[in-house]
Amino acid sequence: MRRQQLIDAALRQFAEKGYDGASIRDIARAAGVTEALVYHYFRNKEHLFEEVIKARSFAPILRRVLDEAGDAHPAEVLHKVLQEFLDMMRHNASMARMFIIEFMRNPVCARYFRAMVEDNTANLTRYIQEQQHRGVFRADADAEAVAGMLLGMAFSLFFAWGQASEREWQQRREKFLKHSVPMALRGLYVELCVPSEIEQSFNKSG
Amino acid sequence: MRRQQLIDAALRQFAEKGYDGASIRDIARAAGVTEALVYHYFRNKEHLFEEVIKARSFAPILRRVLDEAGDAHPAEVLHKVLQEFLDMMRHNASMARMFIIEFMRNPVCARYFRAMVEDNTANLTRYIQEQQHRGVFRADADAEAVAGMLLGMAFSLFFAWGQASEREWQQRREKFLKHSVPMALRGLYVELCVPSEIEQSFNKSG
Amino acid sequence: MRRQQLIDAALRQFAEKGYDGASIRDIARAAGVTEALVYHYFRNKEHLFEEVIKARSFAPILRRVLDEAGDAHPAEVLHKVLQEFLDMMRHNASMARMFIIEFMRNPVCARYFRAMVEDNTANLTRYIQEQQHRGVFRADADAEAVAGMLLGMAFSLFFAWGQASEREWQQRREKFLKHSVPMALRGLYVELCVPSEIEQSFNKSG
Amino acid sequence: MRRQQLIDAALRQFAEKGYDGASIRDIARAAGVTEALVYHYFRNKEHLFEEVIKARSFAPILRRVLDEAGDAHPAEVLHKVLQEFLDMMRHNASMARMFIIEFMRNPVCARYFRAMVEDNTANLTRYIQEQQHRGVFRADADAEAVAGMLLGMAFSLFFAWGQASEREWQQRREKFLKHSVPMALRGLYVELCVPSEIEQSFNKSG
DNA sequence: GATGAATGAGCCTTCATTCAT
DNA sequence: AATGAATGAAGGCTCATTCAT
Repeated sequence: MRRQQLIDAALRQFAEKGYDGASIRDIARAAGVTEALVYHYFRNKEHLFEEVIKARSFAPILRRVLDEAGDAHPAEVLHKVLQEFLDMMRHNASMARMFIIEFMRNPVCARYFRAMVEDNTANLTRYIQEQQHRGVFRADADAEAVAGMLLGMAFSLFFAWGQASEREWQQRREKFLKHSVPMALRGLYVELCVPSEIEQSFNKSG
Repeated sequence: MRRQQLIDAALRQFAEKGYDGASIRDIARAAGVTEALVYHYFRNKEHLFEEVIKARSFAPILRRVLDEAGDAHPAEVLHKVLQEFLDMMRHNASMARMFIIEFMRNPVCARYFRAMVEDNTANLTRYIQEQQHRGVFRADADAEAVAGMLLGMAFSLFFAWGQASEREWQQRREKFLKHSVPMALRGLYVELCVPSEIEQSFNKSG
Repeated sequence: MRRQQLIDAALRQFAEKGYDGASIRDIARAAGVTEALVYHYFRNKEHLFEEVIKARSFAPILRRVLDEAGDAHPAEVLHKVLQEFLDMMRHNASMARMFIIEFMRNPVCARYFRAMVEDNTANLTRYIQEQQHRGVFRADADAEAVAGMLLGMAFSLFFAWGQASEREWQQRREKFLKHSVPMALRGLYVELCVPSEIEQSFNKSG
Repeated sequence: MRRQQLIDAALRQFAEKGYDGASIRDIARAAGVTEALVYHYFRNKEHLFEEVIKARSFAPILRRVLDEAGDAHPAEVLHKVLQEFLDMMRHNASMARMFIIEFMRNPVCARYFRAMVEDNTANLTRYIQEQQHRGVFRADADAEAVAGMLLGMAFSLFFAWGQASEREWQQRREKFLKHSVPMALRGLYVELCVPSEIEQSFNKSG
């Protein structure tokens, strides 16, 4: 229980100040305990940090969205996937920022991070392959490349604008979801044009 | 001259250890001088850092590639742009990594970073608009969104795999340039199919 | 307890070398501990300094002397007050010197210092007013001005000669207490002359 | 000439920031030269400081006022002396503050300072003795003690309030000159009361 | 006369970590 | 389970001073 409190406090501190910026003192104080107690529960700062990051991922969200997809048109499904991804990142912006920073810095974390990316990419790839079998997407497309492209685009959008003002962010998000994504998918369909009913559905779900 | 030596040493140290990780002590030692001399040339650590980052940017490369584009088919030009972008990042991987980290962390740098992104995006946007006027790309596409999409994809590729092994990286790079980019562009052409001669040209320039 | 040891050591160091002159290193070494431990007990150098000065003041001595005054002739009481003041300053000469210096330098301390001066002046003023009501001192004298004059004279004596040799100091002190003070008070009495028995009492108490 | 410019610049810097607070860099910059040039003209910082302080003293003012005294009533003359003293201090407050601090700190300076005090006291003592011979002041008073008392009072007034607001300072100065000084002198006259015409003259000269 | 380069020593402060209780 | 005391190492920075030119 104390352990959990410590993890919670550490999470908030790390998110706010980053790994280096958040001192054990800060974390201990935020949890209302002594610095020494932190060491009672965690070997050291790195270990505490590892425990902290074992709790956040886009994976379950992605899985849920794909599970609930049913027979919906893939344009709608992929739109939903990317929208959820962006919203998740934006809502946990400071946490995400910290993740990005530390995953870039710490080689151990880097591997963890790539595992996450590959997991998500694999799931999305499987979905795209299904659509290829159903004859919605062209069979000659490399499904994994498409999945990586879509997630990468979304990630880079958050990266560059995730900390911008609400108004700026909303504009970018809209343009991305309603324009860039359909544009990137357009060449993928067996039937070239995006059916008009799908375009309309964006105005409901956005 | 000493100044330049210091900047060089700082660049290497910052690239290797990040802003916080590289101490003035480290930098001075790496340059073979006293810490105090660093302060003789630079107001403080932040200022030194600023001087260091004022030396690396994709902007001039992008400009050169677009200037030299001439009448080449846009598929070829954009391929070249993204290839150069990826190669530049990969060749300065540790520097790029540091850029990314510090630009995420320091609000001042974040603005600087977004300015860079916008600059590059604007240049690429202009090129795409020209192709729209020439009737190569569909006029109903949002040129800026396309530019952002392309650069974002490339950035996220480097982000996730920029530190991977040479083999892994080469695979990803190839697949991205030869498959993902043409795929993303496919829906953009007025004439649907990428002319076969262009596809062939990839095998020469890659 | 360690806290107190640190304050003691700091007091000696500050007294000897002044605020700037006494480094945390010095203080820690003098107390036989690490620099870091100083920061365990005190937020920073300024805070440590504040704690040090919260322990020396003339106020309690003045209050005691006035409380014990009873019906003694004011000449005797004021003589006692100024004598105690001078002795206190002389006994803590280096501390007093440091006080003076830092209170002149640091604006925050300056206010603190003036508050001390005003407190002492106010207490002495009250005593003089009582003597006015008793008809010993002329009613048309400004009691506060008198109090300020007396303390000011004593202060300036210490200021100019507080660090002189023992012999020189004793001479100045004697002359001040036995001559200057009675002289300054002479014009104050309703009955002009200082009663001879008081003059004699000086030779006992000095 | 450069030498003088340096001294001037140093004076201003020392006055503003004190000995420790004013760095050679500050002084050199204020004079528009290199730090190294300061060392071309002055052995070291202490030497520069010594050169700076060889230029300010109350002595000449005091001498002038006493020379111009003529047959004026001593109450008026002493009033003038103290008024000039206070005004001089107040007008050069930051310089005076620095003088005080450094004279307290540096033993060499302390001796220099006391020499100044003794010089002024001696001059004033002589004037008081003349008044004793003329039969204005009581012959049994210790003239030197009186002189020290008067200058000490003025000094301590400046010390405690010299940095107060203009309004507060004016109030203190007025009360001191019109009330405390006459009060302190009252017991000194052979003829007890201050002649009324002198009291009136205060309202002109103040 | 004047400068720019260079330094060694020192300062205040922070931090992760340990240990006896 | 919890704490207070304690530390070694390091970090950013400033300063008086020297010296070759």
